[in-house]
Amino acid sequence: MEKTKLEQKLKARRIQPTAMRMLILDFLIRHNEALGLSDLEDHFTRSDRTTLYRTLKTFHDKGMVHEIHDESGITKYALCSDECNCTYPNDMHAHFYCLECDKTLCLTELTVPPVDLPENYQPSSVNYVINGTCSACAS
Amino acid sequence: MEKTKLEQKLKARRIQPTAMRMLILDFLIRHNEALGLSDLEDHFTRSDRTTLYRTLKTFHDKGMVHEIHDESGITKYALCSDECNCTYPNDMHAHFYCLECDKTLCLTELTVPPVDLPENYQPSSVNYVINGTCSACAS
DNA sequence: TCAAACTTTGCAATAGTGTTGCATCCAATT
DNA sequence: AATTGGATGCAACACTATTGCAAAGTTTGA
Repeated sequence: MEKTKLEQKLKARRIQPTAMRMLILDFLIRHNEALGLSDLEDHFTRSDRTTLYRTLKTFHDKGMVHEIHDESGITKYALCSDECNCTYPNDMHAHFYCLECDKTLCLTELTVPPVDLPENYQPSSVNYVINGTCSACAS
Repeated sequence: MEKTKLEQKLKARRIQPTAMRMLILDFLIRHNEALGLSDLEDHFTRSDRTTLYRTLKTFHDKGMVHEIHDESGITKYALCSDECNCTYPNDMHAHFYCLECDKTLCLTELTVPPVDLPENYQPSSVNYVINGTCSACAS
C-alpha cells in the first residue's frame, strides 16, 4: 500500500506514523490473517522484539487491531476494518484457527449471536474461535 | 467427593486412579471454574509442577477436561460433564471470562450456533469466550 | 513371592512468550 | 539551536509451558 494511505490509516487511529509502524501496518494488511509477535520477528529480522511488541500493543490500544486467543496459546492480532470500533456486540466476529497450518483468520461476516447470560453478568467483548481444517489443508 | 466415586470417574475415562489424580480431580470438582496450572500449583504446594502439568495433560487427552483460551493468556482447563465427549457441535459451549477477577467459567447451557463457513473449511471444535464482568464483581 | 515390565512422580534444565527499565535516538516545536 | 516528548534498541527478567532422565511405585506373570 502507498505510504500516504498508510499514514492516513495510522492518523485516523491517532497513531504517530513512523517508518517502522508503516512497515508493520503494511505487513499486517498484506497478510490476511492474525499474526503473533513471533511472525513479525521472523519477518523484521533487524528490528528489535521490543519495538515490534510495543507496536502491536500501541495498535491494539488505539483500536487498529484486535486480539485473538486461539489453541496455539500465543496472542495474535488481526487488523480491524476501518469502521470497526471493537464494541460489543456489533464489531465482534468469529475466527477460524486451522489445527494443521496454525493460521488464524477473521470471519468478519460471522457475527456473534445474542446471548442470555446469568443474572448480573455484563458482556463487553467476545473471543470466538472455530477450530478445524482450512481449505488449503483439507486437500 | 468420596474416594470410590473419584476412582469411578477416572476409570470411566480410562485414567489410572492414583492418589494424586484423585486429589486433583476432587479439587477441580469443588471449584466450579476453569483452572490453570498455576492455580493447581498454588494449592498443591508440595507436589511438583511437572506432575500437575502432566495430570492436566492426561485429563485432557482422556477427555476428562476441556481446554479454554481466554484473555488471561494462560491455558485453563474445565471439567467435562460425564456425558461430554468433546464432540462438535453438541458438546461445545460458551465460557465467561471476568476481566476483573480473572475467573473463567463454563456456560454449559449456552451452546454454539450452527455456522456457515467458507467452502472446504471443516470445523472440529470451538473456543468461545465471552468477556466482561461477573456478578460478583459487578457490585 | 519375587522379578520384570510398565507407569507415575520428582528434579533439573530449557524454550518460548510476554514484559519492563533505562539509555539513546529522532522528530516536532519553539 | 535548544528543549521536549515520543520511539526505538538493548538488556534483563518473569512466567508459562515443556522435555529428559532418574527414582519410586504399581501391576503382572512366572
